[in-house]
Amino acid sequence: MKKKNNKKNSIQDIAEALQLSPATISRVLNNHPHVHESTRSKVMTMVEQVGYKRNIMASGLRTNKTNTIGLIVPRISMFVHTEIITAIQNGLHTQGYNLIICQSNDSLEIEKDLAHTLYASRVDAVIVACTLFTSDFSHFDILTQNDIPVLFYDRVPVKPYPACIIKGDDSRGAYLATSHLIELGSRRIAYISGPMSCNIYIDRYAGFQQAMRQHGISIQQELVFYHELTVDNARKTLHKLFAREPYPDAVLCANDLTALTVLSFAKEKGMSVPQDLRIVGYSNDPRSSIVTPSITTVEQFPGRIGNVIVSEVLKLLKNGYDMAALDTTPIVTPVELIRRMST
Amino acid sequence: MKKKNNKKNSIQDIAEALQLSPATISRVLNNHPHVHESTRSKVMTMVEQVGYKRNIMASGLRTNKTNTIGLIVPRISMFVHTEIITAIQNGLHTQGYNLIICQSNDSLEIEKDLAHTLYASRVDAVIVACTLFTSDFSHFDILTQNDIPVLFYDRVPVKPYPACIIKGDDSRGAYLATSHLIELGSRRIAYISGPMSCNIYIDRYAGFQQAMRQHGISIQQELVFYHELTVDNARKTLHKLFAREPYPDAVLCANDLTALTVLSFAKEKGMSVPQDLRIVGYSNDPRSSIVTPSITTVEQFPGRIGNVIVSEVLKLLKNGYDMAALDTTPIVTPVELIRRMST
DNA sequence: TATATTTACGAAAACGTTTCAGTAAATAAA
DNA sequence: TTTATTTACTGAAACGTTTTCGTAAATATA
Repeated sequence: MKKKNNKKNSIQDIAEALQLSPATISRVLNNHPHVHESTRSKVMTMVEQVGYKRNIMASGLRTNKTNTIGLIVPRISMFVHTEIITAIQNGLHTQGYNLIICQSNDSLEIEKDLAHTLYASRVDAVIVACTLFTSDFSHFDILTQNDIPVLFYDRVPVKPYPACIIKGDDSRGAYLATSHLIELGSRRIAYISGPMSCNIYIDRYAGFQQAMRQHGISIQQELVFYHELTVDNARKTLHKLFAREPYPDAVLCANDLTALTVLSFAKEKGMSVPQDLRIVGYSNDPRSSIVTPSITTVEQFPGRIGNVIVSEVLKLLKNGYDMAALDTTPIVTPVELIRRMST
Repeated sequence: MKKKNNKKNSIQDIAEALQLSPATISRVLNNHPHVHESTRSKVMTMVEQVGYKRNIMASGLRTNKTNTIGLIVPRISMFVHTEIITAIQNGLHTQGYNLIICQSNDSLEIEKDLAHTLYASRVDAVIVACTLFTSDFSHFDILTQNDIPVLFYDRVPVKPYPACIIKGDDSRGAYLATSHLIELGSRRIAYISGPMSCNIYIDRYAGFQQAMRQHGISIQQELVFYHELTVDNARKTLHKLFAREPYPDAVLCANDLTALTVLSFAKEKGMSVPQDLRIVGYSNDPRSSIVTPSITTVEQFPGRIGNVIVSEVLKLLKNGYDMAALDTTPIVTPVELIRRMST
């Protein structure tokens, strides 16, 4: 009835079986020099035979390396993040790293908790896309202060923080989208932004602003809205926006979910898109291409972002992390406007 | 230039600072009885003060528990899996468990590799949705044989395997969908299935079959297709299907991506849905509800599946895993037909 | 008072790996 | 030949916890 099975599978067992010391087995397994070819092959065959797998807890305890990387993300279900995570996970796997994925659900409390948990797990590095509301980053100090490199992407610290930073070119994305609308003839452009506590919405607003200014159009603050980009919030905003004329002739949305909501609202109200109302989203969520009319949006190339993250993480891990020498100037990844039927 | 910072934060450091033994500190941290209230509080304040976090590698080495659970999934980007994973991750987090998420990309080779990696990480349990092509499950033996419980969901072993099994009621889902089509008057029903190496497609076909038989309609094999459910494959199949009349009057698809592809194909060909062609999908992917016409599909309640998985995993971990006493009869979760405009 | 029981703690071993320091044997250099 | 160098290995300590066993003190029981 007892479940313990009798084959143990430690380095020591192999050492005993071969009349060698554990040290030698370890050297073979780690490809150290100064071990004779004949012993090496003897060890390797025995390792194969008993199906030995290194105990990561033991080796991690000794070396302070876990070959595991932590990831904190608001929600894995958000399209861009799903894609980025996939790229990260595949990239790291080929390099022998595991990924512990955690969701903050956009809660600052959970994010703090996760930072501590990942420290307790002694991961080798932590990759973070922070919550919408993270403005104080001191809960990551426990990582940086203990030489665990931190890498922010997408949603990143606005103030200087000793970490690697990778972000999309959000201001350019919004600039392209806005210019596109203006060139098509839109003048009363509404803008639905996320909360300005988050860099991506700060930057997108800046891009919007820049394009408007460049074309000599003044921004009317009653056409600009700031809130979490949920369906409910978007609908409330739309009711305000279309409470009385003059209606806007275009809505620029800081994400695609909002753009989709605007589209279905417009259909309900009998407005035709793009004739009565042009709509632009952000992120190129797959849904934006299959609705009728399809929605113009900004591609962020999440797969490429993931690859950049992987290479930066590996660089940090290879070089030995030196906080003092860390380059904290953001790496900016490109965006592209995708024109579709909604404009 | 050296980066090592001088504050160490081990149990031993706290013990020294308080003139106690490490054993006592450990007992406090683990809420063991027989430690005096005054010492307990002294220890706790010191723990707070220095920001002590348990080193999981050390405690894991000693106890053989990592508080980490492994997850192997074909792709985290598949809607149902995204939702299930989210539920699992949130549920386990509240119980103090971490989740290592791995993607097999539907490759059997990678899946084998991941099973071994997770064993090396000595996770406490492994949750698996296997690849479309996993028919031999022996690569999971290393886990079960070393008392690491394995739990399959959605895509599960067809043959008996010593693991907990949680699956959707796929045959009923397909039965409901097919019956629905028949009741609406469809008689020439095409069925696009995934590869029959995977239980979900076996079961869905069985449900399709049952409904057809029950209504006295014989299945015409030239209307049934088996292949991986990609857009490209679906389009090839559609070209065959509509190469010559008589056309089918309905297409039942084993997933929503295929249903979406059928819809856009129908639009291209000038067929109107549902008048000329009825379409049903499977999984209630969010895209199925926003296209025009919206697509009838089968809801699997991924959130609920995730919760079931969490409670089963916790049960296995709490009770102490006893392979002999393991109940391997599948837990079947309910489905529901969602009627929409495509039928 | 003497004895048994409970409480609060410490000493030390153990988990499985890596690595430093050491050594014997083999080879090269003097 | 002797001495230096290289090669191939071993012994033992260390990583930070947990846990068993032991013990002294405090309390209860006879």
